[in-house]
Amino acid sequence: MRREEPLTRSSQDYLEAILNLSEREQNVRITDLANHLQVTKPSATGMVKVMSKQGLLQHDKYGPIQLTEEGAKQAHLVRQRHRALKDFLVHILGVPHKTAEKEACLMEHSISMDTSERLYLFLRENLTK
Amino acid sequence: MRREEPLTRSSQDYLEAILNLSEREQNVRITDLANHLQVTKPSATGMVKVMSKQGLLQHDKYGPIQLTEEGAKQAHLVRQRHRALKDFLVHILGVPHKTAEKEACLMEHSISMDTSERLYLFLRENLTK
DNA sequence: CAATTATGTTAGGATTGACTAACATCAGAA
DNA sequence: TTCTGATGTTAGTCAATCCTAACATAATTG
Repeated sequence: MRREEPLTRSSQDYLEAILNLSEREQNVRITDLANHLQVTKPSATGMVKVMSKQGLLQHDKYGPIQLTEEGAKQAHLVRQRHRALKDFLVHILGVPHKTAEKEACLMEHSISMDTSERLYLFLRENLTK
Repeated sequence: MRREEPLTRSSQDYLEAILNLSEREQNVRITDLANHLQVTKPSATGMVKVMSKQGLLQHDKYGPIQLTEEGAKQAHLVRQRHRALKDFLVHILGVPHKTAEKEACLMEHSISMDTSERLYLFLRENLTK
């Protein structure tokens, strides 16, 4: 059972948000998600429905949201890219945290796994930490 | 007469394409633009119409496309970002040209002028060239 | 100049992802 | 348990951007 549809910008954002939220609270709800992503609840409901159909998460009416195995896997990849980009912006370029956060959020959808890994290695070598 | 509407992803792509094309041929036509951006001619016509209304370019029915002063200014900024990103990907990370081109194209919409300038400086210092 | 080919436009839809308004359900307090 | 406020869903829109099919104009060439 392979995933066909590529992740959209939006679904990546949703995945990452759900992953982050699920590490802080044991139940991720539509409202949390909507707040986190700055969208309205109906928007979150709609997207969750789509992602559920794509097998990225599990959600029953009025219930909590849970990533599937596939969803979690993808979410981790997305987050890894996000972090690498943010680290680059903050620690290499000196971009302020807030801006870096915002821009990493946008950029993360544009880079391939390969590039993400290269960035990762680059950071390893250049972050005196 | 200031511009209100922020540039969208698409309009940035169009601006950059028009700028590049206009440096190679003295007349930029709808078809060139459509080919360059891999969209159909009706799509190009439509977007050109919108951008014309926004004062980014000038275009009469069946005529050539020309950037306005404002459009050209924006186009240069977009292209500068694009180039900085591509250079980074190719020369710092070692991403293959083709991939770098594609990804720079996507990323360029996500970074601010400020970040773009930082990247520029970083490249100056780190490209032994 | 007439016919053909290249170029451009219009009309009509599809899709993505957001929104508001209104309704439904749930959970905690009186 | 009933009421109420928090949470979730449905229905209906909207805007951006793309598309295809069909038509219109321009340019080239026999």
